[in-house]
Amino acid sequence: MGKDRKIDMVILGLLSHEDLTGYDIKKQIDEAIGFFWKGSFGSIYPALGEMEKAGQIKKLPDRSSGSREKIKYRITKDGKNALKEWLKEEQSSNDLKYETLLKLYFGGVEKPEVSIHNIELFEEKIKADLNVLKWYKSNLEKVLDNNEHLHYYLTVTFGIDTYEAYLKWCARSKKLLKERV
Amino acid sequence: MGKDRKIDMVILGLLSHEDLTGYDIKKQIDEAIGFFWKGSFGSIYPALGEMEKAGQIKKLPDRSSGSREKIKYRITKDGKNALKEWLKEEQSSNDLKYETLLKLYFGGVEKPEVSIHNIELFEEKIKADLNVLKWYKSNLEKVLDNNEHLHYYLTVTFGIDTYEAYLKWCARSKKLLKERV
DNA sequence: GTACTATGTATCAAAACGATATATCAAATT
DNA sequence: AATTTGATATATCGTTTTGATACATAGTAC
Repeated sequence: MGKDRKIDMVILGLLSHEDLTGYDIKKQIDEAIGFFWKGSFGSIYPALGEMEKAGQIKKLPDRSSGSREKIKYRITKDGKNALKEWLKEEQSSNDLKYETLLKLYFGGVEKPEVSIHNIELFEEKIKADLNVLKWYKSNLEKVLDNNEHLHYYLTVTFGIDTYEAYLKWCARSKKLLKERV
Repeated sequence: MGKDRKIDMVILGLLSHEDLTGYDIKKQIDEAIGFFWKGSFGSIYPALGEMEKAGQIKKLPDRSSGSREKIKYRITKDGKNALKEWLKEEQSSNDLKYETLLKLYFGGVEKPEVSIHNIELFEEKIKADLNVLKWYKSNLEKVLDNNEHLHYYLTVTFGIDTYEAYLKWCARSKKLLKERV
């Protein structure tokens, strides 16, 4: 039991809220948790098949007969238990890969302008994403009395706090690099 | 040429500073850039073999005859060009996977104590790593007049800034969760 | 002397990515 | 009315990466 596949936990977690298709799952990963997690169809669909075989999720009958195929999944008792087990595991790996920082670290082989430009590209992306997160936050604050939304709210504030730290760092770093031009 | 393999750029970047063995490369990834990038032997050794065939790096003669085998690599002109090309690419993907946030997001299916504990585990890890980064920073500040070290310094300050943002978020989040206990 | 840790190269199964194929449906364009 | 575009939906495939393991030598500690 209990392989070490992270995508399984993402799927179980999302299904613990509501029944979803593979496509729905991909959408939720991109839209709701995209700023701290990624996932692709290439891992979602195979996982759905294997998890169904393992009895952690089950297919729901497609009642919209005649139309396009659409497979909704529902979490089972076994699935819920696996999710709760994972939540209580002591170990959590936070895998961060900043290509921006990689380029900055090796930027010494090029002119400072190249590094400055790379920071600016990062900065623009972060500014745009930060606005989205702030909009999420203001919406969530209206319904914060609900216990369920608190968990989402906390991840959103995590995003906002780190993004704001990024932006301060960008400003200071550009300044230091420009002194060397 | 120029496949889209990130490990190639890590290897070229590290070799642009000095000649290294595969083992050295792994060590540098873990120790110097480990807080913003990861890499394993399983990707390093195959990449070294293919990059040598492609002419981006070359083996150096092992002069310590008789002793244990030890293969040092040196970057070639082709390799340096590939590195510079990559530095000038507009696109940079920053892939972040925070299992801690994933558990927090789905934490609603368990008692708040579970989420609080997970945040505390994250907090402890970050505090320890932050101390290391601060020690790096104070050492780097002594040699900051050197252009080469500025790039490393900037990545270290990135780590410090984001880790400090993490810690503030941890404190506020624990407080909000404890109110619900 | 022998156990333990660090150095060093290498491979393999499993996991994840990213691109692509295929097809339906709704909405906007021509 | 016909056509094109974009969103919805499932699925696979080659490539990359991870994480574990295997194997062997060198240096250090007890």
